[in-house]
Amino acid sequence: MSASSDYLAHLNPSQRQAVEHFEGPLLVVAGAGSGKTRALTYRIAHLIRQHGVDPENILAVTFTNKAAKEMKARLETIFAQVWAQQEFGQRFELLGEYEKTQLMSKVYKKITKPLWIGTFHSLCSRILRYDIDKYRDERGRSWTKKFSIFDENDVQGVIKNIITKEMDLDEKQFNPRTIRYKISNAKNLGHSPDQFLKENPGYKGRVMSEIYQAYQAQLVANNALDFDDLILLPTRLFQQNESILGYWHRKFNHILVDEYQDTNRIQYDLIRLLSTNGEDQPKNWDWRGRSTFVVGDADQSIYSFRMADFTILLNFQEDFGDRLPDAQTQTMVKLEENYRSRENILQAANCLIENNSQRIDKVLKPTRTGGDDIILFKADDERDESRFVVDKILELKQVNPELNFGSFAILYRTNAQSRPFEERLLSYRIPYSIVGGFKFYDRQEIKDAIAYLRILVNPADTVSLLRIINTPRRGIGKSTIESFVNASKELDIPLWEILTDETSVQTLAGRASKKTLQFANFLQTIQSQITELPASSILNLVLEQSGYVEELKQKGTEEADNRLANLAELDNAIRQFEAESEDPSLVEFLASASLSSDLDDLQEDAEKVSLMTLHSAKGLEFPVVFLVGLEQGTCPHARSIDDPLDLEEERRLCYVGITRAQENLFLTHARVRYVWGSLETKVPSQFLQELPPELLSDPFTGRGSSRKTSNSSQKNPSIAQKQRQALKATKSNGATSLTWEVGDRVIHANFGEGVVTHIFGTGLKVNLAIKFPGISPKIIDPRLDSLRRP
DNA sequence: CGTACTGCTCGTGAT
DNA sequence: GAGCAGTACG
Repeated sequence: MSASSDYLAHLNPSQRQAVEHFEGPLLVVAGAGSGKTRALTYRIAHLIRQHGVDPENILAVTFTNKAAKEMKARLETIFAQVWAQQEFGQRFELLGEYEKTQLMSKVYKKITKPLWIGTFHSLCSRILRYDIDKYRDERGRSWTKKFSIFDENDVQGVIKNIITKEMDLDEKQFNPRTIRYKISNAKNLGHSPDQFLKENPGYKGRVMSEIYQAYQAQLVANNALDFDDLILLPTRLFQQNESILGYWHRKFNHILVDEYQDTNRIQYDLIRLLSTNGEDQPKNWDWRGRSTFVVGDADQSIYSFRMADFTILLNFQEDFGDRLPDAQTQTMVKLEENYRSRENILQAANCLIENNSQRIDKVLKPTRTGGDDIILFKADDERDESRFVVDKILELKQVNPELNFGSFAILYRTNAQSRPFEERLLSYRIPYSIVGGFKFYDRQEIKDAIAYLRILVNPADTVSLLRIINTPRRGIGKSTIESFVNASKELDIPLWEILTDETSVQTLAGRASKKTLQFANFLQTIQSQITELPASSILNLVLEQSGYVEELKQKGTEEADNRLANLAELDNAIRQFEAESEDPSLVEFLASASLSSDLDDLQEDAEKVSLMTLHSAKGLEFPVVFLVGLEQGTCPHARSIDDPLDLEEERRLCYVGITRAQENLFLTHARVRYVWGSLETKVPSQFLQELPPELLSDPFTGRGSSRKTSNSSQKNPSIAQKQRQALKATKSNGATSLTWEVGDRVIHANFGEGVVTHIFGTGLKVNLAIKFPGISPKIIDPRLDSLRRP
C-alpha cells in the first residue's frame, strides 16, 4: 500500500476533491470544524508527492504564525512517515534514534525549509527583504532592506507627535487614535494621501490627509514600515514593476490561502497579482502547472475592523471561478460535515447564524451525535460568574479523568473581562495561560532592548534612538535632545548622523556633549560587529555596555529583578531563534519579534486553562468551552449594537465561540457587572434568545432555563422573532413569489438602487448578491430585507 | 535635570 | 483603572 493512498483514505469525498485538485482556481467553503486544516496540509503533501511540485514553488498563507508552525509540523510528520516506508520499509516510530534524526533533518531541508508558509505579514516582509530597494512610492521615495517595522505603539507615538508638535492641532478635534485608524483603513484600501483627500473632502479630510502625508514622510525618514505597509508595498511594487512581479509569479506556482473570508482589499490584490501575473483578462490566464486555492467561511468573518471584507470570498467564483451554479461548478467545493462538535452544539450554532442576512446558505452537518445539554448560567455579577466557571472546571475534571486543565477554554468578548477569571484561577492555584492583552514584546525593558537592536541595524530609526538615547539615564537631557532633533530636522538627516558627528555634538550639546559622544561611540563600536557576531552576543554587549543591566541590578527592587528576568527571557528567545531559523541574523530576529503574537506560543498540551478573546479563539478547539459575559453591550459589544451589519459580525463572533466546543458548552451572563469602576445592570445578550430553548438547560435544576426569557420577550420581541414576523409580512405581500434573475434591478430601503449579480441557493432559501453603486456588494436575503422592483 | 504627584481622559477586536 | 500630560519640587 502506498503511503499516499493511505492519507487520502482519511478524507471524505469533498475533502478529497479539494486535496486532489491540481490546476486552476478552487474555492473551498469550509464550515467550522470541517477539517480544512487537514485538507490544506494534505493538499500541499499531495502537490509535492503526486504532482512532483517543488516545495519552493508553493506559497501558503495562514492566519497566524502558530497555524503556519503547525502546518509545517504536520507536513514533517507526513513526509517522515512516507520516507521511512520508502527508505527503510518501516514505520517512522520503529526506526533507531540516528535514523530518525537523519530523516527529520532531510525532511526539513527538502520540504519545510523551502516551502513558503506564513502569515501575509511575515511572507510579505520576506519578499521585501529581497526587493524593497526596487520600490518607489508615489513621491519617488525608497526604503532599504534594513527597514524597521513599527508596532502600534511606535505608530501612535509618531502620529501624536505630528498632530500636537509638528502641526500644532487640537488633540480633541483630531484624535490621534481615530486618525491612526483612518490612515490604516486607507492603506488597506490601497489609498495614498492624495487618494485619501479625494475620499475625504472638506476641512477635516484635508487636515487628515496632511497628517497622513506627514506620517508617510516620517516612515520614510526612519526607513520604517507599519504593519499595513508590509502588504501594501509588495502589492504596489508588483503593480509598478513587471519583471519583479514576473519573478514571484513564476516562483509561486501554487498559492494557498487560509481564512480567505478575512482578507482585505490589498491582500486580495496581492494574491490576484501573483496568480495572474497582472493579466486582467481571464481568457489570457495560463493555469498550466498552477493553482490558486482559497479556503474560508463567510460565517466566521470577524475582522472587518481590520478592513477584512468577506465579499472577496463571495466573489471568488466571479473573479477566478467558472461562474457555474453550485451543482455544476468545478471551482468550488463545500465542506459541511463537522467533525468537531456534538450535535446539539452544532444545532445551536446553526440556529444562531441563521439570523444573519449576509451569508451563503450552509448548514453544518453533525458527525458526532448527542452530547450533554448546553448549560446557561445566570450569574449575579462577574465574581459569581468566575466562581461558577472555575468550580465547573474542577468538577468536570474530577468526574472525567480524560480531561485535564488544557481541555478548558474561557472565551470572552474583550480582554478587560479576563481579570476576575485570572484572580480566581490564581487563588485556586489552577494553571492557566492567557492570550492577548499585554504581550511580552510590549514590556518596557523588552522594548528598550529591541530599540537598541533596531538602531544598530537601521541607524535611520530615530524613533528607536529617541527611546534609548537617555535610557538608562546618562545625562542627555530633554533640552539637549531637543536641539539635536531640531538640527536633524533642519538638515533633513537622521538624528543618528548628528550624534556621530563630533563637531555637531560639541556645538549643540555643551555640557552633555561628552556623554553624548560616549554614547554614540559605544553604539558605533557594537555596530561594526553586527555582521560578525551572533544576534545574542550583540544583545548582551548592548545590555552590558549601555549600563542597562547595571542600573537594574543596583535598584534591587522586585520590579527590577522582574525586568532582569524578562531580559534573560529575551536572550533565550534570541538563542532559540538562532538555533531554529534559516537566517539567524539580527534583522530577521527583529522582524520575527515584531510579527510575533502570543497566540504563537500557546501550547495545547500544556495542561493549562486557556483564556482568550473570541477573536483569538478562531481556528482553535477545546473539549469544554465557557462563553462568558453574554450580555447586551458586552457581547454584542456596545459599539456594534446599533448598526445591523456590525451586529451581524458580533453574531458571527458568538458563532465562532460556540463552534470551538467539542463536548461541552457553557454560556454565562451576569445580572450586574463593573464597567470602568462603576456597577452596571446588564440585560442578557439577544444572541441567547436566538438559540433554541430546548437545547439549553439550567446548571442546577437541569431544566430549560430560558423559558422565562422567551416568554417575557413576547412584548419585546427578539431579533429572531422580529425576523420571523418580517418573513410573514414579505410572504403575504408576495415579494418572494417573484423569481430573481442575474441582472434584475432592485431598490433596497437603505442601499438604494442596485443590480443582482449572483443568486445563491434555490427555492425558498435564496440569497442575492446585489451591487449597489459606490459600495461593496451585499448579500441579501430577499425574504428578510425588503426589496422592491424599480 | 529628574522625579513624584495630581488630575484628566479614555475605554473592542490584533497581524 | 490605567496611562498620560502638566506641574511642583528636590
